[in-house]
Amino acid sequence: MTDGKAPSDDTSSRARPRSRRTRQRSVIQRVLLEANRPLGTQEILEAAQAKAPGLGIATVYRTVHRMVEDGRLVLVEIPGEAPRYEASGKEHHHHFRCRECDDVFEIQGCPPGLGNLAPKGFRLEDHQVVLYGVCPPCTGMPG
Amino acid sequence: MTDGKAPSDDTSSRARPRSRRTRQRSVIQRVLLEANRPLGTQEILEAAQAKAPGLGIATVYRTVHRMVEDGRLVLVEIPGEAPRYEASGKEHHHHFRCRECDDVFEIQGCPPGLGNLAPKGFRLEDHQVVLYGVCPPCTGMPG
DNA sequence: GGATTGACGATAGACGAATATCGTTTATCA
DNA sequence: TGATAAACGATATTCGTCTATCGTCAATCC
Repeated sequence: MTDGKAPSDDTSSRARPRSRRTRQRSVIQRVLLEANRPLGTQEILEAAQAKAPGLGIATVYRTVHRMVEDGRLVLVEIPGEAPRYEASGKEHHHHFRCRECDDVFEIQGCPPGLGNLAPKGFRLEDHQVVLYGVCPPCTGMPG
Repeated sequence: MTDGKAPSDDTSSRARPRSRRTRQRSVIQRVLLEANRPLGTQEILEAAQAKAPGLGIATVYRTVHRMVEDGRLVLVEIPGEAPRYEASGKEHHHHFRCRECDDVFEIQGCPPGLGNLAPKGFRLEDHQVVLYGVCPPCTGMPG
């Protein structure tokens, strides 16, 4: 070793600084992991600020990106809308968007026969289903 | 008739000026109606400019909006992407997005059982299915 | 043909979402 | 506890999309 000071952080591409556990981060993570539906950055901000006043939007973006990179969060995109994020590791599912409150909910299950939809010649790799309508609370139903 | 000069254009809400048939409009309409897949504004611009050099992006937006209002065009949104437009009046269908060329294709048919996906309490009104993969040309297939 | 005015092209501006910057705060560890 | 630098909040900047503006052009009608 002729070089006595190189930190030898040859973590190949991008060496990330050691992560610190901060109040803001914990709160944002809690908000996201406890929500049982995808949240947008603004929703995250508001929910997090309730537990950590003063928390800024930049921190939301920073934390969300980090969690996505770490694989703890998954990007959920509804056509024509800003990105939402949900905890990863869940079973294959789709989403339901309420036209009243604009919230997005997880829908378990997957329509059968999706694999046969694409005509011959198309290589089907993935799919996404979005349901639209009104969620239980917004229909006025108690449960 | 006491009022001799009122144009009496009480077409209720918005009275639109008499539409003119221009080269630009014809070209844009042709491009959209002849394409058998949804096109984005940039795609429309480029295709139209091939037939009408000098045509500007503002005209694309103007014409597209007019066609949507008239019901001749339908907005197609793929998650995370800019709006596309396709001719209206087609049968119910969904879309396939090629990850190689980024083009979007129409897919006839609709997976059965979609109506049962939403749990009890959700009022299902509509749905959207997007398939992802590789289109025939991009797989190297001749046909 | 000539008047009228809808439509055009160019481009500046608006807009919402996301990123970059920077001085301050604070988690971490010797 | 004190040094270090990751993370913070505030906010300026960027970015892509779309709209507004305006002087010019040309479709339409008499």
